[in-house]
Amino acid sequence: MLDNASPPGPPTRAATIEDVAQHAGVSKAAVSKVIRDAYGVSDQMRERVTASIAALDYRPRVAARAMRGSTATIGVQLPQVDNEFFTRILTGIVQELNASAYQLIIAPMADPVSGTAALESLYDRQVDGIIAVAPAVPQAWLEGLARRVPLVQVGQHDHPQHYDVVVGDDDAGARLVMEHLFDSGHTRIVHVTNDERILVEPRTDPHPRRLRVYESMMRERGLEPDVIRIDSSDHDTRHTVNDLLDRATPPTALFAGHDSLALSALEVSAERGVDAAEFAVVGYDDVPIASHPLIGLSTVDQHGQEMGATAAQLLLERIGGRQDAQRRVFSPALRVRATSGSAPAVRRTES
Amino acid sequence: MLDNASPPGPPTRAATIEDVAQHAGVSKAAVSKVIRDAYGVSDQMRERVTASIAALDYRPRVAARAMRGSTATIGVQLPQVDNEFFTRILTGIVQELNASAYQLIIAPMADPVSGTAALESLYDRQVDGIIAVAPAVPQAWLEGLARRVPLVQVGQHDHPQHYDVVVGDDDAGARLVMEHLFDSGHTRIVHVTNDERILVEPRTDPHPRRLRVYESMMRERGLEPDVIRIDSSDHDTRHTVNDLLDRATPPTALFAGHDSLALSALEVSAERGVDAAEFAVVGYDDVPIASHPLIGLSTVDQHGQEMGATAAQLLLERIGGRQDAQRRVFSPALRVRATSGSAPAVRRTES
DNA sequence: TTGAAAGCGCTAACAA
DNA sequence: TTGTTAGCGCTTTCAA
Repeated sequence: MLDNASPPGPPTRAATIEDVAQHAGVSKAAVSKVIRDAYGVSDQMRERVTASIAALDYRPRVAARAMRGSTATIGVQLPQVDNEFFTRILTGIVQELNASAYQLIIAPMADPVSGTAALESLYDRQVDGIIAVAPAVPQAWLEGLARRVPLVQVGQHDHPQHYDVVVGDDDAGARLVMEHLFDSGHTRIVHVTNDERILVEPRTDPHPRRLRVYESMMRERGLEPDVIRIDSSDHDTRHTVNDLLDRATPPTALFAGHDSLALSALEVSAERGVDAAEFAVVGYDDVPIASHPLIGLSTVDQHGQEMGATAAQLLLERIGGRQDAQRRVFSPALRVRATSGSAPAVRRTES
Repeated sequence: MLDNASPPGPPTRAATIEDVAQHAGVSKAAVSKVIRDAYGVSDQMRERVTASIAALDYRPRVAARAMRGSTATIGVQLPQVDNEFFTRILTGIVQELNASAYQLIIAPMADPVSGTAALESLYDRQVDGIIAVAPAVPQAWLEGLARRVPLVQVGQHDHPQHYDVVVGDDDAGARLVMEHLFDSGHTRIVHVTNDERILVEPRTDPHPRRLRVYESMMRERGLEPDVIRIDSSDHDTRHTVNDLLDRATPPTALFAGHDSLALSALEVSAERGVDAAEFAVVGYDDVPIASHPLIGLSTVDQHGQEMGATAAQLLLERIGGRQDAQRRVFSPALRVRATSGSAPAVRRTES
């Protein structure tokens, strides 16, 4: 379809179902049946219509179809397009939906502070279902949306009534990190995390959970928590980590709320020539580059791609009619690499 | 909007403009005027209608609007969501369109071999304009599409009549790389690039261009080109690079068609403990991680984000009525880092 | 198996 | 300033 370049000259009006019907000498209803593969069309009819569709380069308008029923599309709301963890989730969704009859559209959050616009935009387009990835909206608002359209939320610790949730077990993940650092003998451990102001729902966001675990595990051992909040600018992170290492008794380990923060910290320690035994760094998310031998970042694998695929499956079930709210909690896995613990770094030799 | 969770109980039919009109005791036309901010509404009318809209939680359907005119949305077709260069372009588009009245939707390519589905899907949704990022479709097909909807293409060396092009100067970029390697004294230089089978339009694709420059510059100096094609799997790349380094007289430099290939090559050389003086690696794209001190990948900055922003500007102009085809060619810049030439690597100290 | 006709929710002429 | 009305392109009864 759309194969034939339309005739040269002024752009002609795109063909409608009416045009096809006339060209084929049949009714609009007949054409509609053919394009929908509906029951009750003779082979002869199908052939005629198919030929006319090709001849006129006809494509049904989604909008007109939407007026009468489904759009056969699923919408994904994404907080940032340049965040590797989110794109992993998206990859899982894309693959899972590839075989389905649904077309995927993605609405990026324009305003990172409030995600309502992107979700509303999908709703306004009458998508058949929505996957909301780490949506920056209150849970009550999501419930309202979920009452109107099948919805699956990924990445927040909600306990909803009208939508499904796919989320990582952040308590377990943070515990893995802290146990690993304690086992390696660290006591002066700082935690670097997102500034709380950028959180819409601190109660359900993963990062405050990781923080909470960090704090309680430190206190359990009689250690004073040392928390640093970052307002998301890379410069800020580097500055902060430099300050940390400048202290009279600097921390020996850094637990970063996500890999992007961890990578920034590694920039600083690399530039200063501080090694992993002196200053361990552990991240969260296991972005692809973390396993590169030149980086070797210890981190927590959240299985983002599987989370995305699961979200897509749940949404299809929901579109199929399921009503009860399901929760899928993914167990994270610690990946110990060069930036912490025992595994020796693969080093670049002198050049 | 969508603020009030709808009443508990069975999901009620979403409000239409008719419902709002009845609730406010006015005509549908009046409501339409209010929501479009059209001329000729009294303050009193506006207030009544606005109140009813809020009370009923009304949102106009894009589909119904599309039947009469514009959808106020711009569509972006994206080949892969997990490619950092493409997401840079996307970031530029998102930022540029943020202030505009247009909502953005992204259609990811499901099938990397043919990109028609994603573009057709956007067309079928009657978007007001399309940005096609590295579309895997023949140029003639794009021309046909461009006759029907304002279109800007990013990343292919087309010379179109009905759409605009934003592209990097790949000849110049490849030349920068080769001159840099020659200047550093290399002669045994291999070029690793995508398998040609995955290219729809080899004539306009950036990678064959870079390859062509590589070949001709090698020959100009009496050197035999040494080209290796990869079918995009990471395993394949690692295997290939290992073979290269196993040769009796291995190459001293590798020019990778894009950074992802370069990073894979660096994995292998790092694991084998081969340093940059022995085996230089230069990539293309300047993905964010390339500048990390632990990676220090020499590469070519294509200014992806600016390309995206420019594409968005051109599209807005085109939607505004411009007809002539514009081309914007971006001059790339070489970033020399640790993996090639003189800059010493920042190394991780022994741990 | 095929066709006629109603109607989805909205906008834009036009009338009042 | 406000309301009436005629479609936009499709799907879906319901008749033929």
